[in-house]
Amino acid sequence: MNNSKENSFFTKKLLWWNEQSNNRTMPWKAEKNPYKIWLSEIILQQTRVEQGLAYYNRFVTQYPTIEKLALANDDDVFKLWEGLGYYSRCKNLLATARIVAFEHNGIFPNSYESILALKGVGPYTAAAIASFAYNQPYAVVDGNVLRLLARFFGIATPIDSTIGKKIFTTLAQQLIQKQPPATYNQAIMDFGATVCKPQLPLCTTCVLQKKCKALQQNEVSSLPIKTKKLIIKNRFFFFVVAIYQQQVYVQKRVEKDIWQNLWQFIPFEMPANMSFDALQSSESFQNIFTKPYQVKFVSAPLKQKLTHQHIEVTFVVLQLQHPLQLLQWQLQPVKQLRQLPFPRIVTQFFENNTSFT
DNA sequence: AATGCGGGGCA
DNA sequence: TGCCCAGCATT
Repeated sequence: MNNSKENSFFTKKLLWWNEQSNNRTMPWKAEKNPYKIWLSEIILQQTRVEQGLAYYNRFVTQYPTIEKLALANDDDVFKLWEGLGYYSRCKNLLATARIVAFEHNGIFPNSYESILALKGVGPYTAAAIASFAYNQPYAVVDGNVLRLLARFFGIATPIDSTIGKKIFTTLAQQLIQKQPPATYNQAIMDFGATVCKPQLPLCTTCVLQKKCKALQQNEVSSLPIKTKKLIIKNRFFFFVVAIYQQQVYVQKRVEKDIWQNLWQFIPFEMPANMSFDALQSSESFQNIFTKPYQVKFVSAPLKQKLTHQHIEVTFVVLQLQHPLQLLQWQLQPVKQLRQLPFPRIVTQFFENNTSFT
């Protein structure tokens, strides 16, 4: 089951590498403020360190304490999160900040179970906070750890299966037992990210190579194993930027779909890539837009590739002569549009059309 | 157990 | 292009 000799080789070499060769620097490293650790961990969920770094710095600058974050305006926080993706993280970030600030007297919870109970915090994040902030021996099991353990111990169990999660979590927990929790957890993730990388891992100089099962069996490139198949959906939209007296119709997205809590222009989702003429002659369009209006601009389709969706958006700028008869929509001055958080593909449209900035 | 959720970087 | 990234919530 557990080979204690392999285990001690693994932990010893890993900590040795961490002392000798780990030169990864990050602002939250050695941080002991639970608020900042929690913030960094939420930002880094499914997000590369390089991508999250600037967001983390902006957040700690603008919201240096959890109380400041708790008192913030929702749209302002989403604006700071804009472009980072997985926006439910931001929603949960705000909810948790308010619970800690107003219901826990600003005291961040300090037991694994109570940390795990926070919104947006799962097993990985709870272990990270418990170990980094409070030096408690909970092993982090993220993508880096799964890959490293699967390769070194030669484990072909799918990492996205229930049994796989149990096996890897149990193994990781055994490994951390007699190690310094914060240092060890930081080391194993840094090692996975910089040495035992997904592509082109540095096996020839790896301190673990002597006992690495995957290397011995030529399975480095095939481990870890994932079973879930990704289904990509193609979606086609028109976003109508309807302008009335220097103001634009906007709305916060509330439906169960991508970009929840971000703002949008008047959307028309089409079953396929259709022309603007086809949209204009459709009933759903004519129900909202009755002449007179001027078509000021029809963009080329902007394309965005998400993990599960490929999206094409054509932006249409309309100048209205009369206000629309729309419920649940508000008019936002053109000059103040950029105060609201929008999906990346919309901010790209802004970048290409400076009249909106 | 399966699905949905962003955006970007890399080979 | 396909895969992956300091995962989690919902169904």
